[in-house]
Amino acid sequence: MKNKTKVIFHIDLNAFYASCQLIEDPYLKGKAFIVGGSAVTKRGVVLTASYEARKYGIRSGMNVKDAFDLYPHVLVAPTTFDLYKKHSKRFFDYLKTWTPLMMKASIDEAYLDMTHHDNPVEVANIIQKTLYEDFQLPNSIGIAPTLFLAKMASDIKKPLGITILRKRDVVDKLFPLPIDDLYGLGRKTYPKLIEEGILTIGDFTLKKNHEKILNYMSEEHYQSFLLHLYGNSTNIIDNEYVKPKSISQETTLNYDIDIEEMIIEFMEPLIDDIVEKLIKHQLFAKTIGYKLKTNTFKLQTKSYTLLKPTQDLNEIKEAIKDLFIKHYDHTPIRLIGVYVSNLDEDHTPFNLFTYHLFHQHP
DNA sequence: TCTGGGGTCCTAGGACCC
DNA sequence: TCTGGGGTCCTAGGACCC
Repeated sequence: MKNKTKVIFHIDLNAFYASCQLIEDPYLKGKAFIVGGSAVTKRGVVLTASYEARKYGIRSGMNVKDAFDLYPHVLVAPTTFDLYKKHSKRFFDYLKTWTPLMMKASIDEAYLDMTHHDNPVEVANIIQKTLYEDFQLPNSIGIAPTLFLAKMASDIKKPLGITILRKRDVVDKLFPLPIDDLYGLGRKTYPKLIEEGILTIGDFTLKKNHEKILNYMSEEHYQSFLLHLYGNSTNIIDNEYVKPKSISQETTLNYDIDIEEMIIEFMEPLIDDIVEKLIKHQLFAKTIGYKLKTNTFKLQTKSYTLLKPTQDLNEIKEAIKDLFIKHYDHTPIRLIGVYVSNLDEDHTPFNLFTYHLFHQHP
C-alpha cells in the first residue's frame, strides 16, 4: 500500500515584532523603523526592521549604529516581549481552529499538517487573508510534502506569498537559490563552500563537489541535507505542546565585572525565572549549569548533574553557586547565563526502597 | 561591523559498567 | 593480572535557528 503524500504548511509571520508594534502604535505605519536597541545610546542589535527600513538596507542582526548610518531618520520602537507573546498566542490559537496537527516552530512560525483538507490551496488563501486582515499579521505560507520543503517554500515569496513546492519542483525552484538560503547551513559553513565554488543549492548536490563538502561537515550531515532536499525526510506533527528540553536565562551586563559576589547576585533573579518556568511546565531539572561570556567574547560553560531531578529554588541556587565558586578564575565577564537541562516530568527517585515497593515477592 | 536572548542538536573524550 | 569491545552517561563546546 502506498502512503498518501502529505500536505504540510509552514506559516511564517513576516517582520513579526514590527507587526506587533504597528498594532500598538499606528503612527509607525508606513515609516522606516526598527525594533531593538536604543535610539539614545545607539547600542544593541536590530531584532526586526520594518519593510520600509529594509529599503535602506537595514537588516535584523545588524548593529543599531550601522542602521543609523544607513538611514539617520530611522525610528526605534521599544522591545515589548509580553506584547509579542500575546499576539503569538492568538496566532497559534487561530491555527488550531484548522487542525490539531499544529506544531510551533518558534514564536512566529508554525507547521500544520493539512493532508486531510480537500482544498489546501484555498485554505491557505483563507488563512493568509484572515491573519493579515483580521489579526494584522502579514505572513507567508509554504505548502509542500515535508516540513523541510514547506519551510524552504515559505521563504521564497515574502511578504504575503503562498508557494507550492512539490518534489518535482525542487530542481527548478530550489537548485538555483544561493547556497546560504539552504536551511540548516549557517554563517560558519556557507562562506567556506562559496570559497570552494559551491554557489547554489544545485552545486551542493553535485557529485563532483561531494569530497570538497566533506571537509566542512560529516558524511551523515551531508546525507541528511540531501534527504531533506529531495523531499524524503520524515514529517511528523503530533501536537502543539512541545515540552522544552532545556530552559535558560541570560543577561548582558552594562559593564564587565570580575567580582564573584556580584556575579552570584546577577545569577539569582535568572534562577528565579528558570524555576518559575520549571513549575509552569511541571518539569524537574537534573542538570544545572551556567554560561559566562568574557570581555573578549569567549564562552565558558560549566554544568553539573544532580543525583535526582529537582524543582527546588534553593537547591538549584546552591548547586549553581557551588559550581561557580569552584571554577571561576576572575576573568572579567560581560554576560551571565544560567540554564537547566535533562528535564524530567517525574521526580520520583529510583532507589531500592521504591523498587521493593513495586516488586514484592511472596 | 564593538556585537541580544532563547532555544535545539551534535560531537568528542572520559568515566564507568558488563 | 592483563586486555578489549560495546553501551551509556556526563561534560564542554560549537553550529545553527529565529
